[in-house]
Formats: sequence, structure tokens, C-alpha cells
Amino acid sequence: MTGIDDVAKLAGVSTATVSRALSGRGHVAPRTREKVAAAASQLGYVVNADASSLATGRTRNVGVVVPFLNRWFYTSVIEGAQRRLMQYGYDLTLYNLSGHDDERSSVFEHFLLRKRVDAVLAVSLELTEQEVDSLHALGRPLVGVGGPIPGVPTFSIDDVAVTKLATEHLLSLGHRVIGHIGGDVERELSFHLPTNRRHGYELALREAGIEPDPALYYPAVFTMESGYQAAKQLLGEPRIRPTALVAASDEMAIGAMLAARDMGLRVPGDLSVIGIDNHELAPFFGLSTVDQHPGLQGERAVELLMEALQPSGGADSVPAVDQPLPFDLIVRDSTARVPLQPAAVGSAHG
Amino acid sequence: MTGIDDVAKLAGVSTATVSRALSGRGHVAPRTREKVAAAASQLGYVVNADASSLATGRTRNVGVVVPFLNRWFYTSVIEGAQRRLMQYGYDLTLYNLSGHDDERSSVFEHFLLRKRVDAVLAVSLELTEQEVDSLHALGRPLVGVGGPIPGVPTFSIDDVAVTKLATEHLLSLGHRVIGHIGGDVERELSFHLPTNRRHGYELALREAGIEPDPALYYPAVFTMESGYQAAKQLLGEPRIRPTALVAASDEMAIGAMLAARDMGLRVPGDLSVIGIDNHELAPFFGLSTVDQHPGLQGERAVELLMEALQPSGGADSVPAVDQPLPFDLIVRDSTARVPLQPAAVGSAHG
DNA sequence: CAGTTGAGTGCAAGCGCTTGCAAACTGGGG
DNA sequence: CCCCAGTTTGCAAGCGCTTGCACTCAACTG
Repeated sequence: MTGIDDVAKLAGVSTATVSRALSGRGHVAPRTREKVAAAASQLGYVVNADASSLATGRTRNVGVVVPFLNRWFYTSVIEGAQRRLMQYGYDLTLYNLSGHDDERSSVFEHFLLRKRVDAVLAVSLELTEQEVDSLHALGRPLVGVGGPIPGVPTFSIDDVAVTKLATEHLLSLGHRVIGHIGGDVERELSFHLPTNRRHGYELALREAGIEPDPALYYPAVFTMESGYQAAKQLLGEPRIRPTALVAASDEMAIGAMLAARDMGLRVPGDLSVIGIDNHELAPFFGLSTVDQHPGLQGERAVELLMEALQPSGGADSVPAVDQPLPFDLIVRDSTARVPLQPAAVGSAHG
Repeated sequence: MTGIDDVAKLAGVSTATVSRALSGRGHVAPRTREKVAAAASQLGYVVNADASSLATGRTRNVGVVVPFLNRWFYTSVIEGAQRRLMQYGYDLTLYNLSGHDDERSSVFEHFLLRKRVDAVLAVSLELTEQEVDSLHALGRPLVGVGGPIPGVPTFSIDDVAVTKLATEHLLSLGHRVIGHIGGDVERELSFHLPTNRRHGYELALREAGIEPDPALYYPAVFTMESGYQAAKQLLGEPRIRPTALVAASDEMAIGAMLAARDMGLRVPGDLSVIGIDNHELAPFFGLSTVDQHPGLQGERAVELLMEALQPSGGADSVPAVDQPLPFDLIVRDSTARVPLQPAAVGSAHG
């Protein structure tokens, strides 16, 4: 393995100069820099990350912790984060918490704390105060995505506003009986997201002068199948028949569309459906939705992390507040004007 | 930050003993070991990974390289790999190649080569000889998953056999006119996978005495939407009407099921559909498929990597051959006996 | 022209851990 | 009681890089 000494020898300078020339730190004469660069590339020299880390205390590596991996949202965030990290010359070490609880503590105690990473990005994780403290104790910046964490700078979309927007879209199309398929509050994984989304739905209704009917809400678990079943319940109820459904995620919304179809309802002819996410399948199903740009969330989080890693200011240079992220209504084919009531058909056409 | 010296002082021994006691290498008296362990946990000491790596040359970190992240197969492999790595006490550094080509060379030149990882797991990647060489030059074991790489130990499923099995399932149900939705050969990303799967399909037919009809094949790109469109083409052709479809992936198969439904065909009443993967959505859609256990693939790959990392034997201790992986036919609701021909209905019931 | 400044470079002391070597100790056999 | 083999421990030399400090030298300043 070629080391810095080999390069120094070939370039006819000291290792100190090689280090400075290659890292760009300190003063090096342009000609010297060229000589060093030439020698390095001739030898195929790449700096040993461990030695460098040991000497500097910086690893150029950030840890990304996710509660699940096999979900579109998380992989999108990771992808965005990775894209940016690579531009900054950083590696990404992945910690996946899916599985048992002991895996979680294991991650925190043995992996993250080993000084392996310069910073940590927590995706949709509600960290305990203790976990936040242990991370802070290491002097490692920590940024969250997907929801607010007390004492930690985070990025998240305003779940209330997002669902409110989706619901308002339906209201603007004339819908008045709007159902909601939301996350099961009992098993809220993160940030009261299901609750917030339900609040947004109810808020929009109330502002439109409609009192939310509990019978129009059905809990589900953020999967297509669960959305399917929830929709069947909601649509099968003969006493209250919604003309539109807002689902707390696109996967649930797609499940609802399939359920509607299986029940002989046309979307959007008989039923409008809107989701939240802009999942990769949304275009295929023609699903109207609210895009929450998860890739962007990852990118922004990394940018903040990099800022916090600047020596100027230190870990406290970024305020520990939650920053709202943009979201956009995307109207496709699953939402339309409210169907004319049977009774009204004649008059409308007459 | 507490270091090994602090622990040594507290335990009343030398740093050498602490190191040996904590790592389990070398002889340490049981009582000493206990004292050290107590001291370490009292101080919350965790070994500095960089220093340890520098001293030993081992990083306890493996690099996992994937061509895409946002695909069920890849995340499943990663999840499996991560699970095992964590058990071995290893970290997983993720390199995602999706995006531009320069990202790919960047990964190889600047990231992987920085001695950051002890070993590399390449998922569904056709590496160039040069890339393999540069990895080998580092003395880092390399294992592949998802297809054979010359000179590299790999795990992969036998794509020919898998599709053959799926097709034979259909044949055993009496189907004789079976269509195939396969990957587009023009844009084969990895390992001639689409071609192999098509071969398996054709092989099964030939063994059953049926000559494959090119008109029954339609290329697609492994997405639900693409499968949907391919199925529409295949099913819309009035001259040859398949009674069954084998798709090279579950996502395409699901797209095909939706297409069939949109065309007024019942699955499996009028059309049987089978996919390959056992995608997480397969159960919901009742899709018959062939499970290829991607999580297991990741786990097995890690096990092989760990074996190759054993000092006994070195990087050459594992033979550079492709090992086949198990796969299982999973019959759900999308496949059934071939529908009785209209002409045969009377006679059958008569 | 002496004094000041700053660029450019090298020396060498770490960074925190591992491990070869040797010393110290233990116990059993002759 | 001495010697030998085996066990337990400590010393100290790295691992490959970074960087404070000191030095040289050229370009300015007044």
C-alpha cells in the first residue's frame, strides 16, 4: 500500500507538504502542489481515512438512522442525503432500526458512539432525551427529518397543513361528505403524524363549516392493504356515504382506489381520492396527492449538518428549531367535482 | 472523551491489558477481565474505531454498493446484510450508484479505495474487470449478489430455473398459450437477467412440446406501469389470446393484473398471472410468484464476507464461484386452471 | 538599508489504540 | 529446592496521517 511517505519521496518534499497540498489546508506553492498531485496520482495514492480521522478527529462520515428501510419515504430521504453527502466528500453509514428493540439500543450504545461518525441524521425518529444527550455528549451534530425533536434542529413538513390542503382541494371541488383514512393512533411510530394529519383534515372541514363526523374516519397502518380495508369499511357503510376520501399516505390512497373499484365505484366519477406523499406509484394510478419531496428533505438535512460541522460556530451554530419544508398539491385523475346527487341529476340537466 | 488510559487507570492495569480484556484477544486472567469490564462500563468507555482501525488495519465496516436504492429488491438485500453485519459488530456504509456515471467512478476512486471498508458487497452490479482489480488490489474481499461476476464469489438465483418453474406451474394448470412480459434486453442493467428469465420461460414451453411464439413476448422495464402497458398489448392482440402470463417481476405482474381487470378479464378466471420476487405487495394482490428471498441473499453474502475476512485463509479462502440460492414457488390467487374453451364448455358439462 | 511581514516548508509530536517482546509470576515434576 | 513450561502482564514501538512551531527567504515598508 502506498502511503504519504512514498508520495513525499517521489515529489521530493516532506510528508507535511504532501498533506497540506492534498488537503488544501495551509500554504503550498502552486508548483509544489502540482508536483505533489502528479506524484500522488502516479502512485495511485489515496489518503488512509482512518489515519486521517485519528489525527483530525473528523471522520468525513455521517450516520443515518432510519426506523425502517423498506419504505419509499425512507429510501427517498436516504437517497437525497447520500447525493449531497457525496458532493461534500462524505460517506454515509446506515443504521436501520427495524427489528427488535435491542437493535435500537445496540445501535446507540455500540455503533453510533464509537466515534465512527461526525454527525447523525435521524429520520422519522422520536429520540428519547437520553439518546439526544448521549449524542450531544459526543459533540456530534444531530439533525432530524420527518418531525420535530426537542432540542434538535429538524426539518419536517407541517402535517396539519398538508392534510388541510388535501382536504381543501376536495372541498373546493364541492365535496361535503369527506372520509379520512388515517394512521392508527394506537401505534403512532413517530411524531403524532397520524394525529396531526387527522387534525388537518378536521380543521379544513370546520373552516368550511362542516362538523367532522367520527363515522367518516377509519384507522389504518400506512400500507396499501390496510388502506384497502379501511376504504371498504368506509364505503360499505350505508348510512353515510362519502363522496371523497383523504388518505394519510399514497399507499393507503391507492388501496382505497382499488377498494372503490372492487365495490363498483368509479374513481373519480363516484368517488374522489387524494393521498399524501407523491409516491412513485402515484402517477401510475393517477392519484392526486400532496408531494412532500422526501429527497429534498434528505438534502436539506445534510446541508444543515455540514453547516453545523463548520468549525466556525460549532455544533451550536444551527438553532435547534424545526424548519418547515415545502409541499405541493399535485392534481391527477383521482379527484373531480362532486358527483351530482341522484335527486339533483334531473334538475341539473333540466 | 474517556480513552483507554482512563480505563486502565481506574482498573489499575496497563492499557495493553485493557485492550486485550475488552477485545478478547490474548490471555487475561478472569478477575482482571472483570475489573476492566467494570471500569469500562463505569466510565462509559467505547473504543475509538479509528484508532483501532489504524492499529489493526481492520475497520469493521463493509461497503455495500447498489445500483439503485429505491427498489424493493435492493432495500431487502441491504436489510438482510445489515441485520447480519450488526450481529458481527460491523457497520454498513452505503454507496448508491443511481444517478450519473461520474458518481460511479467517484465511488470507486475516492470512497471505496480510501481503506474505509474491510470488504465490499456488490448488489446486482456488473463490475468491470478494472473495478474488480482495483478492489482486489486493496486486498479487500468482494462478494456479489444478484448475478455472477467473473473472478468474484457471488450468490444469485438461477434466473432460468426460476422462470422455468413459474412457467411450469402455469403449464401444470393446463395453460398452453402463455405470454411473457420480460425486461427490455436493450437496457439490461445487470447480468442478462431479462434474457435469462426469458430463456427459462421458453425452456419450460419447449420441454412441454410448445414452440414459443415471439408474438407472446412483450418487453417492459420492471415497473408496474410498464407491466400494465405490456399486458394491454399482449391481451389486446385478437389473433393470439394468452390464457396466462408470466412476468419477470412481481411489479410487472401486478401491472398486468390491473391491465387485465381494466380490459374486463377476471384473474384468475379468464387469465392467470404469475410474477417473480415475492414482492411485499404480492400478498395483497393475491399474486402467485416465485420467492427469491432477497433478505437471505444479503445475509448469506455477509456470511461469506466474514469468512473471507478470517485471517485463516485470507481473501482467497472462499472460491470465486457463483453459488445458487434457493427459491420457492408461492401459489396465491392469481393462477388457476386454464379456463374451459367456449367450445368445450358444453362437452365438459355434458 | 534595517526591520517587518507573510508565504512556503520541514521537523517532530501527537491522535488512541494494538501487539511483539520480554519480564514476572505460577505451579508441577525431578 | 531448582528448573521448565505456561500464563499473565507491562513496555513501548508502531499504525499513517495532521499540524503547531520554527525556520528560511523573498518582498515590502519607512
